Amino acid sequence: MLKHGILGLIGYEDTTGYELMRVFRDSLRHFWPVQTSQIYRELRALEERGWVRVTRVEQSGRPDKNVFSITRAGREELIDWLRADNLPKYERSPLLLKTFFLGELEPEEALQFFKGVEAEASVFTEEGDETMDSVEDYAATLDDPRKALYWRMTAEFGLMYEEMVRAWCARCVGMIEEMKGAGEHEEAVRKE
Amino acid sequence: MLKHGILGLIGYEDTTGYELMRVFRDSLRHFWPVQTSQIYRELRALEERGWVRVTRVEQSGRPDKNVFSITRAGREELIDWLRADNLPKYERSPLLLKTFFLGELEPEEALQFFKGVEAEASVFTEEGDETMDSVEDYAATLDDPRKALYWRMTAEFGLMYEEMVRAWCARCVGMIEEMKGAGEHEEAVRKE
DNA sequence: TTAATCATGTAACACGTTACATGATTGC
DNA sequence: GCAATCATGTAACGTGTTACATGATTAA
Repeated sequence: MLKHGILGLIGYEDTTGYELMRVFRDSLRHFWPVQTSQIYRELRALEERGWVRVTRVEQSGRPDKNVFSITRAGREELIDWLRADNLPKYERSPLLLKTFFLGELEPEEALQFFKGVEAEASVFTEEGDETMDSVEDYAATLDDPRKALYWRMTAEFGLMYEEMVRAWCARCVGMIEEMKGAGEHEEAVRKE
Repeated sequence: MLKHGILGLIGYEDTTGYELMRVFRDSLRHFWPVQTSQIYRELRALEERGWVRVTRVEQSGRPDKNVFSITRAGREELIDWLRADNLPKYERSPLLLKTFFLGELEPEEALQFFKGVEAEASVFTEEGDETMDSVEDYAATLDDPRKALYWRMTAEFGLMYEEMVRAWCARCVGMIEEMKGAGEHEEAVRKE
């Protein structure tokens, strides 16, 4: 997937590893965090496959840079990848893995867990404008305004997802409190 | 994360690599798909760290099995992991990565993409009962009924997530159609 | 008799994470 | 003078994926 993400960005315009790193950091981090080391590794792999071409550009008063451009084979590959039915059916969710084992903790601690998740889930909602700003900035540098439409969709997804997580957390908190209530009731009955 | 997932399951009851594989396949696959090869590798790693202990059990008419049990250090580690603030801030989403580059395709193809995603997103809703059945079966084999509460939460999440994805797809379809309408209007104006 | 289940893995490769390493320029 | 930015990476390790490998038993 990362290979094709990088390929897609190079497809927008010729670029360097460093610039790619910034685009990922500013515009794609919410759904595809990447390390610098990965970018340089994948760029070499893309070159080996003949999907991109590199040109060394000398600069005065700055380090030389390696500018990558997409080849015809690369663009074909990108289109094939977009058309292919290649979305994984299931994805890993650390959140749900932890939830699954939360019975190991006291209900009180489990409650705290969901409060924490709920709070985290408001981060994107709060910084949502910021992210959209940098996406719109990026859109302005490019030609085709239709692309911004799809970028907006990814931001929409982020907002909807966080709202859903908050609703889920609220429900989980409710379920735990209900259980605690039932437990206390049982204890009370036993004491009678 | 997988290490702790396996540790958590062994914490419920002593078990073998093969049984772990089945529990992952039947009850955890929606949020943590795993290969058999990973399980055996991680089991060895858990043993090296002293979090589990292995006992070889001979069987008549069946292959021997390696039964793993959690150690005191292992249970401490599990609790520490549950309490720790260790959820990754951002997760990779192949769905959003593809969406981000969908401007490379014709709007018609993009529409098909979202129709496909929407259809896929109904799978869990449809097989939801099945999964909950196998979770309830698993719950019945264990002692503490409180654990089932947290398992139910993960299923709830699945249902809510799919519903959200469907709503998002519908919205994306609407956005594309709106854009297509605007484009046609522009063309019509130009022709006048 | 054939497929599924029980039960174990190894090997090779792909991808993600963490830490380290260098060095000039620009802005405060 | 110091931090941030520009620009390049390497090394080691951890985790996920794919394919292969073996062999007995049980149910249709």
